[in-house]
Amino acid sequence: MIQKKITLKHIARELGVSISTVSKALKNSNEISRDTREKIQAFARLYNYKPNNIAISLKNKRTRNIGVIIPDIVHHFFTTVFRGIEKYANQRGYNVIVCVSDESFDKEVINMEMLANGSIDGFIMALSAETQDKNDFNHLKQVTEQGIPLVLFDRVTEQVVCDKVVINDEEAAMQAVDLLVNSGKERIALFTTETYLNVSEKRERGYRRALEQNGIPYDEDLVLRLPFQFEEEDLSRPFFETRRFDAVLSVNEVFAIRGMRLAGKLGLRIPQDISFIGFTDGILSKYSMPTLSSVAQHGEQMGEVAARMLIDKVENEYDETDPGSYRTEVIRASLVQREST
Amino acid sequence: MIQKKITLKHIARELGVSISTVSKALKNSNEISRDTREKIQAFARLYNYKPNNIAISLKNKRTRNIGVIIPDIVHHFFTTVFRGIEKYANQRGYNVIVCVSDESFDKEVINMEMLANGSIDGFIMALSAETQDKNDFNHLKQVTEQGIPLVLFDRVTEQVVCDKVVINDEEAAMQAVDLLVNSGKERIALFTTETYLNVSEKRERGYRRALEQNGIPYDEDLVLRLPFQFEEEDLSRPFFETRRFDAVLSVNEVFAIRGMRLAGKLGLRIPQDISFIGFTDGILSKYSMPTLSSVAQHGEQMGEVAARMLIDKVENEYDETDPGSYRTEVIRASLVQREST
DNA sequence: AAAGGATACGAAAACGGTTTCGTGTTAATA
DNA sequence: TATTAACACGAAACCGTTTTCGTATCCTTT
Repeated sequence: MIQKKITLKHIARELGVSISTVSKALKNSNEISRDTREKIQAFARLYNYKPNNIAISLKNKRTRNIGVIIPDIVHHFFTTVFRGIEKYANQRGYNVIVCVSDESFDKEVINMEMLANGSIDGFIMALSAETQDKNDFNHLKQVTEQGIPLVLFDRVTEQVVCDKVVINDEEAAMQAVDLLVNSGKERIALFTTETYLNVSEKRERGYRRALEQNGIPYDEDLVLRLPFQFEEEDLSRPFFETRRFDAVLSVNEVFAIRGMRLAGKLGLRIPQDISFIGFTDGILSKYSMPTLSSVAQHGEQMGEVAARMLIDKVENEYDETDPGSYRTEVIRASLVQREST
Repeated sequence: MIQKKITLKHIARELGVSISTVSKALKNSNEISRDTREKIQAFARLYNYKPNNIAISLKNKRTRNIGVIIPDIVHHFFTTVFRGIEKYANQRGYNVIVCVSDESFDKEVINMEMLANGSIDGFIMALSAETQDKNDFNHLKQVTEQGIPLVLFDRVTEQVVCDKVVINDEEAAMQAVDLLVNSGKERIALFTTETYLNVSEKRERGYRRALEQNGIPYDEDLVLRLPFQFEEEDLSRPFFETRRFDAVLSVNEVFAIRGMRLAGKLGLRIPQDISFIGFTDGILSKYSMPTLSSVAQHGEQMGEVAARMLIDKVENEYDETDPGSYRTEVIRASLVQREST
């Protein structure tokens, strides 16, 4: 026995009153007599009436949905941020629609356009690698021009005027290098991404500045640029065999872990012979052998902040044309020391 | 210069025609003259007209959204499944709303009720631990009784009649045990969850059946039941110190990894002295030292299948009251051998 | 008794579309 | 020339709400 959802109209017909009366009665409006109100409310309860979200959205021009577009979901940092977003949004009565851009510009564009047509009240997103490469942000601009609030996190761009949440990557990288130097390391390698990523660049800048401040000359030969997927034998092994270094700063976790594995195979002791520090303090850092010292990015907090900024914009009036309406929040990363240093 | 979305009404007024004419023209209905059609289409293109999703949803009583409710998002297996769902759904023009139940019964109920009021066309979900514990599935039944399609995956229950996607956990566990036995192991421990989980139970059953088939007596003392978070010193160390065993089957990845760490500390060689096999072939298995042999659950495929089943139900008529309308698909797990065996 | 004010409700518009049906104009046919 | 069919478009209902405004009824008041 299928029991489809009941509507105001049904209740009205059943009880011989008008739809408006039912609507008001259910909101406890005292425009309706106590008697009628109670009768209607009882009936509604009995048949488990719940207002239709879509109809309300149409009426209010507010969906209470927020759109999240991220490059990847099987990725510890992004899921952590997402958890923060979801938790906070839920608290404030919002639901979250997730689209995965898969690091593709086109998918990002398609998904945004799809959602921008009334499905959501605002966007939270991290740019795909391809988008950052192409340097084309028209889809973002279109969205903001339509008055849809947008919050960028982690992978951001200066070319779009909107709220942003970032990490103090540069300082964090500097701290990491300082730590390595202070523990006596002198030749510090950098493992970074081959493709251009906003965050990689900032971390590299921090790496270089810290070297400089510590009076260590920057050596391009000690920088290893890796693709996301790679064969150890082809890429890192030659690097290890032809360079001399006693520490590694990696812009992510995986590169560091793989470096540690290789170092282990090559008979190097960690951290005595070589230290490692990674970015993105995820599962791998905690469970690797040895455990990896890592820059914690506090993704959950980041997601929370992003969601708060977005929902505040959604719910409050602001002057879209005034750049002063937009803020960039900086989440302070912290270095978690483990066995690899 | 904010450029809000334009509607049919605007176009109609601007061009001096009726709304119906505009609607038809944009759908290329040949009820409208070629001239008028082209004029309207040009105008719409110029002002970048896009129909409002909400209005269409209200009219069609179809949102093209599917709701996904999972216990946790910072969890490799679930995100993998989610990726499969998202990919497939996107291909078929659906968006995905995610809610995280956080292993809580109440959140699961609230989220379901929230979404069931018109926000989505169907649900895909894995039960929260608490829900399985309480054995209360009224919220699921309510949803199906309303004619909203539901697909359960991984953490399922027999008490709800709906489509399901599961893994052949029992057989997979048996295979794993067989492998251990065949490599000469004789005392095989089981690391499982303390809380009742459908999947843990199935894996344990497989473990016992395989022991039996191999003529090894089941020994309750070799079963370690752990909470999700635990201190090695308090729980696993005593277990290691008071039992003698030469292999471990773990119902998840983390318990296995932590076991390997401890074994390492205790001076045991892996896999010579002790072998490990885990479930959930995630990041940890691939990057741990040594790498962990693991039962791959093919989450992405699972998600894809779930999404396909759901969308097929959403788009096609079926007899909700006929149990024969519902299927349970089994995804075959496969054992990935690595260094730990 | 007439006027005024509550009280309690309904009609209707609005949100932004889709779709059915009706109708005026023109052109083709008997 | 009268009839009819095709063509091109508009009116209106509908999806399920909310909300404004109008009004019938009754009770007070002078």
